[in-house]
Amino acid sequence: MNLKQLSDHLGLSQTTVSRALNGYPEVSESTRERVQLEADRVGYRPNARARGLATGRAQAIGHVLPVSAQHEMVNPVFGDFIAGAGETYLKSNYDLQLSLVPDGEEEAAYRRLATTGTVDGIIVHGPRMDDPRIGLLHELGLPFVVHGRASNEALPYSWLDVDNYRAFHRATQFLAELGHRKIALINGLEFMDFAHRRRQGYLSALEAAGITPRDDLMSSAEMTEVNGHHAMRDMLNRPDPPTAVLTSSLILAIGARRALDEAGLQLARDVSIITHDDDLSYLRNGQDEAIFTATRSSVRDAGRIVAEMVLERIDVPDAPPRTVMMEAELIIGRSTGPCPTP
Amino acid sequence: MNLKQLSDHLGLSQTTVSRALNGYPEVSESTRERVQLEADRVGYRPNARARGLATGRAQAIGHVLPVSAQHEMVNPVFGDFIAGAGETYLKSNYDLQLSLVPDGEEEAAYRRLATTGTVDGIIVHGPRMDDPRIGLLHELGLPFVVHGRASNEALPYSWLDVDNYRAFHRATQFLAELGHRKIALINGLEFMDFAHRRRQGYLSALEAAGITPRDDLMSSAEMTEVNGHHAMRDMLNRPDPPTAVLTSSLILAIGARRALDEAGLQLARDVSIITHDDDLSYLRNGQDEAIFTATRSSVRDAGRIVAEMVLERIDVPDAPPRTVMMEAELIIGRSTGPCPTP
DNA sequence: GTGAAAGCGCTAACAT
DNA sequence: ATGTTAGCGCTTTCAC
Repeated sequence: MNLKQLSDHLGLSQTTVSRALNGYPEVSESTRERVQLEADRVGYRPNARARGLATGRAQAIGHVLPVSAQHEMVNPVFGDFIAGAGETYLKSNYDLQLSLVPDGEEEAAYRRLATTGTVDGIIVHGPRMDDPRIGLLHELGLPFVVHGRASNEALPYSWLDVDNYRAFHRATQFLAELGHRKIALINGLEFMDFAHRRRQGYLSALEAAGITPRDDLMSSAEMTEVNGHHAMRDMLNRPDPPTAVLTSSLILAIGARRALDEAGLQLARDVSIITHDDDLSYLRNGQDEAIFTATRSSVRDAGRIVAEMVLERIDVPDAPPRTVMMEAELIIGRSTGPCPTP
Repeated sequence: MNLKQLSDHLGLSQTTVSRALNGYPEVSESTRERVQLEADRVGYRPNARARGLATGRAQAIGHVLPVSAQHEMVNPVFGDFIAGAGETYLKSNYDLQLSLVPDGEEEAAYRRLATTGTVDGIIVHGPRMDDPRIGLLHELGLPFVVHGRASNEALPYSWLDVDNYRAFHRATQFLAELGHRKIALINGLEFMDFAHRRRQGYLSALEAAGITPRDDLMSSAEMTEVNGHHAMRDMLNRPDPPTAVLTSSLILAIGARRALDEAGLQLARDVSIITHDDDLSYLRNGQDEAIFTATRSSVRDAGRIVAEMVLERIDVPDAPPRTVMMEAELIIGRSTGPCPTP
């Protein structure tokens, strides 16, 4: 059933029906009601492409993920984030288009998005420290918001980020205050902006605590279970192993834990690891020196906010960029077991 | 730059340019070349909405995820799956639309997808045992493929699934053969089809081994870290704790491990847990009784295949349904440590 | 081999 | 308050 059929059926013009359905004021209440009722009855839905062609809007937002290095997608965080964004889109009647862009084809992909007009705005995921995408998007004139930041980008742009620097600074500081001097960092790829910032936070806290950073206690690799395992195992096998560890993701932590298991070490008393869940009660039993970053619901909030931000930018294309910094939660359960002699 | 401008520029009609660009045979080689070259030079891209309106095709596939119970999205597996699907779409020039559908609004959402015409086909995620969506999609006449199955659905339909029954049967059997009699199952929500099948596999293996299933060794809940922790902790606190455990996802396993850590138990010698990674070398060191289900690359393959399946169904709408069963990998490293006396 | 013209289903400017 | 008409940018008959 299309608009023509519906309007013929009602004995009205397409225009009137369209106006009635889209809430234009010049339609009489009685006809609007009649139209709405009939539309509901027959289950009429305007064709999105036709409407888009007429209005020049796609009513869709593109989420663009770099995909060869899987650091982003695999991250459980992505699921929560996208769920939050989806909520916003649902409310605003936008569709969510997911673009998986292989490394190296980025520029082409963005240009394509801009010119084919399948989306009205874009969310940039997984920004690197040096990220050419932001300049490109500026040039293309497509409204966009970045989830994260690109440290070396001078142009102003809208972003939402977690304060990675501060989170890792505080986490490291906490471990240092517990007496640890050999604190390891198992990080993601450090050309990724978030990972870089985390490292900076870690380093600055070490420095503040008068601890000299050791290369053999820092690892940087794609965030997979295997890499977490390798990194942890290698560190434990070297002369002067760490007494505490920070990992940069749940997935790395899983691998790291396995290595600890194999070495006969127990998390509760020997290391600290970052986790990610909403209900923290199970961390508060005093057994863990657990460090916590982003709760699932906060990630979801982030998704929701970012989505709202693009929609705003679409409405007001030349509004000044907005930036949102989210604070990571840092929840700590003190160890009841003996703290390993640092 | 649109078609009209481009053709004016070339001194040709829109028709000819369109034909040249779309590979129609009646265009002379020389003009085709000239057109193509110029199109590339100015970066011409046809407007997707206009083309869609003219052809009646959206060139997009919808992936529909139920979203109130997060079992699907949060699963790291989803990332790999969607990456695989994305690969296929990229090759075939399709877009990927993600629909996050809140529980309860499913029917409306599917009807909307079918009538607004934003997608040409659909991938159904997270099927439940009784899933009304399949009947609905049949009725709507929209090509679709299910990732997973709906056990209680009588109608034929295309699906791709992992053999969950077999995987858990074999895993349980293996543990039983090691001498375990108290094998726990920490499962997802069992109205979800995959979880139900896993439980059936577990139960059948117990029966075959002459082990009476115990309710207190079976848990079923949303797949979150907290739930994994609770389930494991509760089991360990009860009179007759398990000597081996099967968990239904990485996330549950993380929580379960934490509970084990807290109880001073070590994975390597006390339990077995399902994991998920591509590089299994680190499991083969003889320390783990690890049970492994889906490698990341196999999940990616699954995504790729499912995407191909919808595209096929779009091309040949009344082809008989195709079904693909994937075998879960089962990789086991024998424990070198003492096997706990069951 | 190329072009003119109709039309995909809708919205919006312009009547009335 | 309702209708007429002209597009949106493309593909696709149909004519030449």
